[in-house]
Amino acid sequence: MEYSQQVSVNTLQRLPTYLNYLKTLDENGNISSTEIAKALGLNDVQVRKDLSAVSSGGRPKVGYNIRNLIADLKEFLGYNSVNDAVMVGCGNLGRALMSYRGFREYGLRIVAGFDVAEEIVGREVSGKPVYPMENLPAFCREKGIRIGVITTPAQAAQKSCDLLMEAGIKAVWNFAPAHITVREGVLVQNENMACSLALLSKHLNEMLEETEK
Amino acid sequence: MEYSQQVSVNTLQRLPTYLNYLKTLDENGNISSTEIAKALGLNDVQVRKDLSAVSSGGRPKVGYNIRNLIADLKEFLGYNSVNDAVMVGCGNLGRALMSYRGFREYGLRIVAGFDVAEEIVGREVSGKPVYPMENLPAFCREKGIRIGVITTPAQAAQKSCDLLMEAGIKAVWNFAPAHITVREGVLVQNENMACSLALLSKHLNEMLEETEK
DNA sequence: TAGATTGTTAATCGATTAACAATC
DNA sequence: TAGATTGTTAATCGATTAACAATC
Repeated sequence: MEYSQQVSVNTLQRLPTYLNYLKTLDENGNISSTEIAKALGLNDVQVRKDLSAVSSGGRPKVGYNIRNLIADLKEFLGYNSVNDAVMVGCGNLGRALMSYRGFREYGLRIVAGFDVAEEIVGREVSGKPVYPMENLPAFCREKGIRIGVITTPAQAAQKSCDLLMEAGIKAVWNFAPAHITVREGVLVQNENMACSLALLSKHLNEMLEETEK
Repeated sequence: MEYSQQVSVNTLQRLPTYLNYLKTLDENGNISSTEIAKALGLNDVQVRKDLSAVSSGGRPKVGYNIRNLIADLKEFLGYNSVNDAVMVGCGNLGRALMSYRGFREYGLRIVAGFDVAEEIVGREVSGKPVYPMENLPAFCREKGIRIGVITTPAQAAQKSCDLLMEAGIKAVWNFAPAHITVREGVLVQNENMACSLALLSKHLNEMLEETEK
């Protein structure tokens, strides 16, 4: 029986970055934590610590085998298995995400969309059906769906989330600019673009202030 | 002369969340840090500390005036001024973001797109022109654009970023699943969906493991 | 072997939270 | 006034980084 080492959220979020970088390299070779750190602007100890949670380890003087490390990361991140998901809200953003083929590589497959708008219900987006909201609980239960993606307007986000939880969903990826509350055991990952923009905007303002001095 | 209090990245990223929440309330009233904390699942001291960096302050026994607090947050986050931006990459995601009207509320206006694909160059996306990549530097310099949004494939991200920096851009919002390197003084904000997915996927796996026990 | 590199233990740093005085 | 609530100082917690022993 194996008990997975506890991995912090910060570490977990860096792992895909390592994987991205490694995939740009020749698989037939080795790389040291120092090289990885330098390429990604991180500390080399941090890289080693992060990788130690995932990998069978590197070799002193040699580094990590790139092919093995890629395999370990993919395995750890669950990219080898596929999680089916539903999209709630099929506006511009929802449709764009439904059409994005890259998610498959990360083990995510959006299998259907749900929306309240009559214009879009019954249509297909990149070959995926769009159903009316009422069908959501039955659909998810039947297919055993565990991930819901929300791209509705803010005021509909909590209601959508409630419906998803009713449908037995265990993880919610929330693109709506709203806080949503879930019951214990359900994970919410917010992709709040306003929060990212706050950083950009502040940076620009600070630069402007410096110029004015 | 005012010198802005130093605000941590974590605090800065929470501010839009407060604003979102406050906007769902009646402006004519007051709210305590405890109530805000409870609604957003945060610690009340943290809320007070965050808000102290932004606001003229609350009143003991009364709390914060909602209207004032909203105004302070908007001012601090720069939502009252508009930053023009260009989109590099006008695929599904790029076009969806160009069409998203919500950014205006956050002080961001995407004024044009750039792409290498002949099919899309010359067309319009939600009334915004799409130009060939070659035009990017001249366009940005002429209009004084300081923000670039990247939604190209991973392998084109660094090249796009270099072009943006050449064009004098000061902040990059990177949606491509790739690390990009910038020179000092330029800010990169990564919106790496793979990193978010890592958290969702891990949560599902852990739940599954627990069930199997 | 000598030296590069890993992996781990200890120190540092920063963010969160607890305690509490100030205030309306 | 009494008590609710703010704002701040001190304590705690966790993440990052430095130091260093182990190893190939």
